[in-house]
Amino acid sequence: MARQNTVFKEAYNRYAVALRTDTALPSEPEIAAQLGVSRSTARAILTRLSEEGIIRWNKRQKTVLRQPTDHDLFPSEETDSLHDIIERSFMQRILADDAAPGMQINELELAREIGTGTTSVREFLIRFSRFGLIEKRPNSHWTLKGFTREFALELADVREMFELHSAAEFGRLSRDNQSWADLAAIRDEHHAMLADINQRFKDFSVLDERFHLLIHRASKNRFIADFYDAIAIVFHYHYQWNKTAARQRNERAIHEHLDYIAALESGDQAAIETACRAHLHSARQTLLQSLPQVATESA
Amino acid sequence: MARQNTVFKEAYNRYAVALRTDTALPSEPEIAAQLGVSRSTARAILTRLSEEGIIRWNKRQKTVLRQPTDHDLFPSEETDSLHDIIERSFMQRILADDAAPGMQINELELAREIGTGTTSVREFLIRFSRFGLIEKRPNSHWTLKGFTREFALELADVREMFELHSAAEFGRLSRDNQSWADLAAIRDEHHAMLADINQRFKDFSVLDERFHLLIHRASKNRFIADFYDAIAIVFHYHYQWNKTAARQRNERAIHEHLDYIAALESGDQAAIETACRAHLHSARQTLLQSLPQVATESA
DNA sequence: ATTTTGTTTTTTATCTACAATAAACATTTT
DNA sequence: AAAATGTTTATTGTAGATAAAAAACAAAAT
Repeated sequence: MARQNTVFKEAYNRYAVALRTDTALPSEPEIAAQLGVSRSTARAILTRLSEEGIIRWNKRQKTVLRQPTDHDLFPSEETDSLHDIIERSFMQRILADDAAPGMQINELELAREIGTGTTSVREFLIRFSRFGLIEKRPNSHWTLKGFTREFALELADVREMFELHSAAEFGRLSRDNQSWADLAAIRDEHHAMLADINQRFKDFSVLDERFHLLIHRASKNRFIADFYDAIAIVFHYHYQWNKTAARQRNERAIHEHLDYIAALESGDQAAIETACRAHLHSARQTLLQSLPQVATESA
Repeated sequence: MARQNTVFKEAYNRYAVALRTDTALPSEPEIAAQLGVSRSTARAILTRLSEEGIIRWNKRQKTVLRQPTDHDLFPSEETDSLHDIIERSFMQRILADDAAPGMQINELELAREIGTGTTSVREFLIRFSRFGLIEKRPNSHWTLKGFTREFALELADVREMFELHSAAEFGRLSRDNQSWADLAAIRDEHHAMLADINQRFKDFSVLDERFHLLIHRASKNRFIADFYDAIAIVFHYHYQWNKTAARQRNERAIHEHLDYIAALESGDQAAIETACRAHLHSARQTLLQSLPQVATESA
């Protein structure tokens, strides 16, 4: 087959679960915009909903006849985009214990294991290569550079340069900028999480990502934004595998964030730099501690 | 056809021009290593050289019978890798006057125009996207963001962060590091170029690239190195299209480089930072001045 | 006149196939 | 035994084909 209709299936599920019996549905372009798909796909969704007897559809009349059940939805395996499947599968492999730095990556083997074509795997690897974890020798194989100490240090260095820059820019935003309201909201979420830290410490990584993303957006720099995307993905998978001392680590980070936020709100550039450096320093330590321990070779 | 044998043809040309009559050639693995290709390709080259009567080849005996002529070589159109062809063709298009920011990029159209398959064009665009000049909307087209003022400013900001970092690292290299000798050699080349600036100002961009690359290597950071690769490619094409005041601009840059090099050699971090900032500031101005002038819309 | 629906065309995402190239294995030569 | 050559196998790079999705065009309804 040439292409899976995962866009359709995923959007169908998303739209179906939000339906309420006896309500009327909006126009096709509006549905398409709501779902973030083309009208063609929106129409395909309406067609299927109609065929399944979930809605009655006649030109502009679109009425919900019944609430869809779980049975009506597509199973989750069918709604994941190929890119996501490959990403998950690949990250699992390279974070597994037997994935040693220097290892070769075989496109065909990867494709077979994931059950996909080689083209998609190739495209994924090309995209993924900007994260600095793999490298290609032309006309030959990819090499896994791995989640090593060097990688962590290089990442941390760039991260610090970028975040110091972004934080300074943030401090210069005019006070009526929307970002200040967003920052205040995130500050409150930090307090809420801290109040219930024992239950909620696992949600911190999402909040952490949102906080840093907000800071980085102030720089309005595409290279900084792209780099933070890369960091976020790498961290996302990395911390799924390394959950040691998560509660303690996260609690400490929340306190640092709050200091950092207070400094930003003060508008004092020196205070911002100090708080930013303090947090980045400890983030660097966290990253280094979470590295896979190098097996000491015994001959 | 599935794949052009450009690796073979390019390596064949490279090897053929270096042949001298009556000399004996080394072993196959050695030839392969010299050319940076596999032994299979090296053997294909020997086979063809033998068929053309350029060498006599019998197992370990490989003697050059005659000097190859231009006639023996493959024409340059056949030795360019597909990636290079696509890159050149694409850069020409996006730097042309009619390429307005916001324009859509059509994979199939590009492929047809270049005379290649869509797969290669797609892969090129994915790789190229990290330079920040194009952007993709999933399931839809690529958009040209273009060589705009915003692009130049964002690029210059990151460049400054990275180069200040790298220059500081360079200053900390131990005195017996090879980089100091390389720096001295580059310094001398600057002096030589300056002595004959009217004839040689066009060669500056190559020297400029080598100089900054040397600085950046001191940081030993893959993200900085990758970013500089991107800058180098973008500048390479950009300045081919914008040659205004090249002599004057380059002469000024050479003087700045010499100050910068002197500061590095002094080992004084404050002096390094000052000289680095001064050069980067003027490089930023050069970049901004070289931007395509925005056409004032007339309604 | 603008929005909505109906229909057709264009473009992207992905698979498969195959030549070029690299890499591995086997044999011979020094 | 080590290195070179001879031979076979594995892997990459690229073209071409096709379904999904987007976009464009046309007709109808408010």
